[in-house]
Amino acid sequence: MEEEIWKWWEEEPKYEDGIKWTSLRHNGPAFPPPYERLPDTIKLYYNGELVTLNSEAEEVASLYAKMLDHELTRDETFRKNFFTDWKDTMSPEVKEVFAALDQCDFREMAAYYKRKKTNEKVQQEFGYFFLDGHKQRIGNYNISPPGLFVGRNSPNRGKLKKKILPEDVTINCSEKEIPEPPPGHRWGQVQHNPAVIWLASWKESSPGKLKYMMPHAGSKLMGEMDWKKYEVARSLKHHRDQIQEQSRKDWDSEDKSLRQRGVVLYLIDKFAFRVGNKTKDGMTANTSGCCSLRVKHVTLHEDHQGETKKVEFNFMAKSSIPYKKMVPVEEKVFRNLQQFKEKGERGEADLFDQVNPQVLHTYLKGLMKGLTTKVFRTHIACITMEQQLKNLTHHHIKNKVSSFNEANRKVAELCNHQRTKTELHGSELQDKIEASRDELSLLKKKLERATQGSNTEELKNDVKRKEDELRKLDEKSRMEENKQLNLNSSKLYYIDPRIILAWCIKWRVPVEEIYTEAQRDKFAWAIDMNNENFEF
DNA sequence: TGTATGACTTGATACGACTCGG
DNA sequence: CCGAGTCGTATCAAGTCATACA
Repeated sequence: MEEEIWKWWEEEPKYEDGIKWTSLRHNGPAFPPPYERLPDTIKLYYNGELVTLNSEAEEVASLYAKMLDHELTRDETFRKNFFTDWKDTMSPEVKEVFAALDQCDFREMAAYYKRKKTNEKVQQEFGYFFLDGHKQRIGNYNISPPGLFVGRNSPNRGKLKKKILPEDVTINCSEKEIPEPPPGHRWGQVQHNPAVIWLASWKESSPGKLKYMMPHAGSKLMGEMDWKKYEVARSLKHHRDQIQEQSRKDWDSEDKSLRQRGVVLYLIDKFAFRVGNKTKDGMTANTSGCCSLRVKHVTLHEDHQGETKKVEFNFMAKSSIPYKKMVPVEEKVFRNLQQFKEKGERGEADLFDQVNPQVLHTYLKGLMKGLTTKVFRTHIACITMEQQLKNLTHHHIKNKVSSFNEANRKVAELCNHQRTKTELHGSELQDKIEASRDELSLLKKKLERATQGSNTEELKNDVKRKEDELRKLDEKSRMEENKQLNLNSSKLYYIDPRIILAWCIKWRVPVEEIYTEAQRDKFAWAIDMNNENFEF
């Protein structure tokens, strides 16, 4: 807890572009303890028969057993991927025995792991690193034990992520401060690259992506970049009009690729779309961003409910979160979209076949230093928040925090940040509300019929109680609806903390009521600046 | 010029700690 | 005291984007 507070934001920039540090010292990542074999009493059964596995195959089996409650173990792709990778760890003779995963009984193992509590102690010596002599927290210093890939919609779900050994790890540090590898091991590589901020890296076996040990969000290296991000997003205000003007011109261009560029930029600038890079076929879930929209993802409504032209978007966005919105657009955008849709009868064709993220970025780079498509998303989010905070607070001064959340919610909605887990509660709650409503009308009828009877008072009370109950349930339902939105992502990654701080100071709201401890750590630079007059 | 890779950046969720009505 | 719900952080998957590569 007693950490030195390094106000790096008050220092003059020390490094030229591309250099991040002079001295970098750390102890390398912490490795998980080795696998402990099952006691003799715990067995795996195949087709009712006891099977003895070698240590590696048993370990991989344990990964599946631990997940037995998880719905993914009923998912066909997950099971298939797991089974393939699992069999690869078995000896040839044993492998022969395993013809189908259905025949494997993991229940005894699963029960064993449920009983067994894992209480691994956090090792203090690995949690920190020294940056130019200052002690800083590391974000992720534990290397995960082997596991099964759990991407929700990923074709790789169920595949084995193999054990990571020191020999797989590259260390990045100062020249004379190489951490000691675990006994009996060596580092895969050691490098001294001050152009990057990571401390260690390794490649996960599935799906073969590089992983990094990175500084904590509150560290200088991360905070500095966050700050810079908001400064870039902020400077977009000086160029936005001009960019919009150019897009307008492009809508009328003879050149189809320019028309497409103009429309794509309009969508990104107006609805905060992600750029939509190409995804590798068969390696990732089939999701889209702006450039990767397909014809089938947009429906055009010429005269929707007597209103102006509207576009209906319906596609899977990042992390397979559905994007479903109906929005008004300008006439010329509408006409262009109409034309771009023409060639793809079956709807599988790319909507914007003449633009891609590279083209877009080359163009944007020429308009403003540091401008990329995601800058628009940040910019719009910040503007929205600032505006919302201004609007809302006049009316809701009584409850400042909830009016803050209201503004935050608008940003989350803009960014389509959702949570998906609460469905079950939602429908259960709806059932409850239905039931409660029925009971209430029944009670009311009874009351009418009873008119002057002796038990009128009692019935009246019943009605009152039911009404109260229903009101509470309705309120809860509204809260549940709000929970479909995820406010955290926008708060952490999109809203300039200085906007929030200025609001806190103005309305005398303690920062602690808005940001949690970890968030205050991440935004320490903005909190310390303490600028009431900040304008984005 | 397009594709692959590396280095961040953004995203939802898992999970343990805490809280609260019963 | 207890189980359900909530909160906060850690975790790890899935994006963006610059650069290396062919």
